[in-house]
Amino acid sequence: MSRKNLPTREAILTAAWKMLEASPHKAVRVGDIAKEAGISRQALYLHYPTRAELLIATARYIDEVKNIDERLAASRAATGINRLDAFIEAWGGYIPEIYGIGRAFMAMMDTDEAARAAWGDRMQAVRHGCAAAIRALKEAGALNPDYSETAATDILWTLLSVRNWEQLTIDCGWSQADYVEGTKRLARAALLQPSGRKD
Amino acid sequence: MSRKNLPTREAILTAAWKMLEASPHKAVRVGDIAKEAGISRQALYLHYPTRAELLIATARYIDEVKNIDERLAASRAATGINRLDAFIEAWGGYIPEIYGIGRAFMAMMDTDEAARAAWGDRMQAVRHGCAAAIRALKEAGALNPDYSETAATDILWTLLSVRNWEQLTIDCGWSQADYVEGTKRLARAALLQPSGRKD
DNA sequence: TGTCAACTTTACACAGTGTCAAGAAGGAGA
DNA sequence: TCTCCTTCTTGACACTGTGTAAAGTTGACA
Repeated sequence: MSRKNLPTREAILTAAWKMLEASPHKAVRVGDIAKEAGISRQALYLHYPTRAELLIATARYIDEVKNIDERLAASRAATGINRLDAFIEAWGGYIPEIYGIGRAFMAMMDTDEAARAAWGDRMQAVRHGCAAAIRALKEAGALNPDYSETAATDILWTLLSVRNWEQLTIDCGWSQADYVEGTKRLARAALLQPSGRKD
Repeated sequence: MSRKNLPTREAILTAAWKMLEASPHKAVRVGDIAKEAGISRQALYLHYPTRAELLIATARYIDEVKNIDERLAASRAATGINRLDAFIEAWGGYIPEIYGIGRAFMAMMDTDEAARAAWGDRMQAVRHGCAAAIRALKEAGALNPDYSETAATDILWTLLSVRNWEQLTIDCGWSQADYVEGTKRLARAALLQPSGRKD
């Protein structure tokens, strides 16, 4: 089923991507995306039978184009304390690139089971990255002994949520650089051993 | 316009409150609330002409019943470092009580201007509480000198977001006590002068 | 020439919000 | 008692957006 009609599918996905990025305060409709892609709404439904499946395919497409796997994998090369910074830079730098579609997913989560599951999966993948970074800290003896690995992972994962990025950059007006620096500082203050902190 | 028909209005608001609290993963419809209140959907529209106005009235009603103003005001009595803990306890303890309606507002923000404005106002009020707590820290000489008052307020406000409460308690399974303790610890680690920390 | 896949146009079902109009029920005052 | 007024009810309908269905067009390919 997969390798058919790549040009149209790609037109749909880039249109979806563009619309989602460009619409801060209004929901993007399936018809809008079809129009942007230059096809009829029904042609779009031929390729993606529900809005949720369209969003899921779009998210995968963005991941592929933006090379998320490689970027996160690269952050795994760092060791010990540096690993924390590297992961925050990698994921924190990716958030603005998926914020458009992330908004669409988060808005849809309340009513659509498929969307909830898909977004949940993505967030679990981020959590695994957090867990790996925490494990690296622990192995370097740098983890704050107040926290279990799980609790530390929970905290890092929460600090790195898309919603926190949204609040700090959009609501508070922080620049992306402010956000990354601020989050790194926050994570270090919370998670490193008091003796091992360098703030 | 205001003092008419209190019994019906109160029935509507308590019905809305109950429905919003009881529905974790499905949107509450105006008709559901009317049925729960024992009146027709149209009678409800007679009192609250839009869904947003109904939610706003419900939020105000909950505030009144739960005495939010007094509870937050009480936290203002604490001074210096204790003020931070007191505010986190007060607001952090209030979040679960408004989570149901908060979810409804947050879901509606993307499409409804009135809902966005109303929820934004509430969050700004919380931000003022954060700012006051930060100012108290600063005046006690306890604020981490790395942060301006504004930056520190941004951070505390973000730590105390409803979304963070949601992620830690619902997604990560923290108890309410875990949440309050964890957030206090996090806020102290981030915001207090390194020399003044007691973690 | 015939067939097939992709696409178009048009129409409709469904859910939820909000509007409109006609009327029932009951209390207040003449 | 009659009338007025408010509150509520019933039923119908407009509008938006998602998703389904069906019939027709177009171009490639054999």
